[in-house]
Amino acid sequence: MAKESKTKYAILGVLSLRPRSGYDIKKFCDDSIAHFWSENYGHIYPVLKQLEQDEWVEKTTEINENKLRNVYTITELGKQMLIEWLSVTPDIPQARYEFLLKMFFSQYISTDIVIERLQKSIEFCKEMKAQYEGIESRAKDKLDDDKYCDSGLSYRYLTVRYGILNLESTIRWCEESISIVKSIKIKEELQ
Amino acid sequence: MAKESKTKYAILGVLSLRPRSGYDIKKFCDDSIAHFWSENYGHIYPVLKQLEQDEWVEKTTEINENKLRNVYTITELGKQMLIEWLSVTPDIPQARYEFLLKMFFSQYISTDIVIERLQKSIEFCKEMKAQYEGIESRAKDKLDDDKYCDSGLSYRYLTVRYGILNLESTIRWCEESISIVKSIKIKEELQ
DNA sequence: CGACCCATGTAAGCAGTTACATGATTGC
DNA sequence: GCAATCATGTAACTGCTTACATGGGTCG
Repeated sequence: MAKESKTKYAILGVLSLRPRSGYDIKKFCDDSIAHFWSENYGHIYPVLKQLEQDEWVEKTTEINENKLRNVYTITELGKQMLIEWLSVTPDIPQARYEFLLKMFFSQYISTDIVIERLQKSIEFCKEMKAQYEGIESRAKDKLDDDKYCDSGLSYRYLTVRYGILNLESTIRWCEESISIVKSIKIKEELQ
Repeated sequence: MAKESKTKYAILGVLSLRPRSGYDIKKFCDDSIAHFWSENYGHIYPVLKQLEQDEWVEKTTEINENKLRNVYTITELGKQMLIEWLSVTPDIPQARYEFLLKMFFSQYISTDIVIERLQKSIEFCKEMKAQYEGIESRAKDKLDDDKYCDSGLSYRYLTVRYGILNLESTIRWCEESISIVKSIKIKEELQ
């Protein structure tokens, strides 16, 4: 019952790149994969403990200038489990997109709210897009002088591309929608 | 703590269109809004009970040919709560897109798996797109001879449009990605 | 007579979120 | 002196999923 924790594998993946502390894992999520994955401390630390018990990761404690740091390293077993999970077809999540749910029932609220909401969404998407495009161009640079044939670079590049294409299509949809909602507004005013 | 149940409002929305049984609510979700919202019985029935207690909905029991049917109708209070919820800016969910998470770490698995996965994804998206386009054209027909100026029709149309645009961009991304992964494959074979 | 739709529900249980708690260091 | 960043964790809580349980009707 209940779904298997994906956090486990997300953490394993992050640790596969290099050893990190719980704090670092969170930072990596926020900085590098936030547009398609998120984690929070309240989940990372307990899962890390569990992973250690299962011997999928190993803990080493560093003390630097009175600061305690628990650094976790993926084990051979952990790596195997990660690869096994990666090999399984990802499941398609049950959709739960609140924005569209509200849109679907927006006949009960004023068109002005809806239009403003769509405009805010465009602004937001454009900001995100600019940000992703920064990441994209840096990724492309790295990709261009990749002497080690690191396929990881390509895969990371792909996920950013997804974000950009997705934002572009969302922006287009918002624009299209604004004009439709505006025509609803005009119709209503005529009545 | 923990987020407020969105199921409550989703059910309220569905009942705002017309009274329905729990079974019918589930059907409506599966048939009409599945591409951006899903519910299941194990959640619908308990929430329905709670909504009844809060007097956001009213239960009437029908008996037809030995069959029991509990039909729920939204109350005035329920309608108010729905409108209030609709008026609040929808929150942006924490992204958790397993497909991209696996993609991000795909350097550890064979390119063939990744390519096949992307191809399957294209097929799936195309099927969905064809389906949505059917809904879209029917929605457009209704919209064209809309004598009652029912803005609901337009909003429902918009959500389908979102689905279509989104699928198109996903398909484009998959195609782009396949060619990149194929070039990774070729590089690897050269080594 | 088996499969599938109609119809309602309960129970178990995990996943994940939010808030709380603590404390050192760095830089403005 | 205050805010931000580094750093680790716990507690409470709920939302949602899955599996289970039951039974009648219909159609081929």
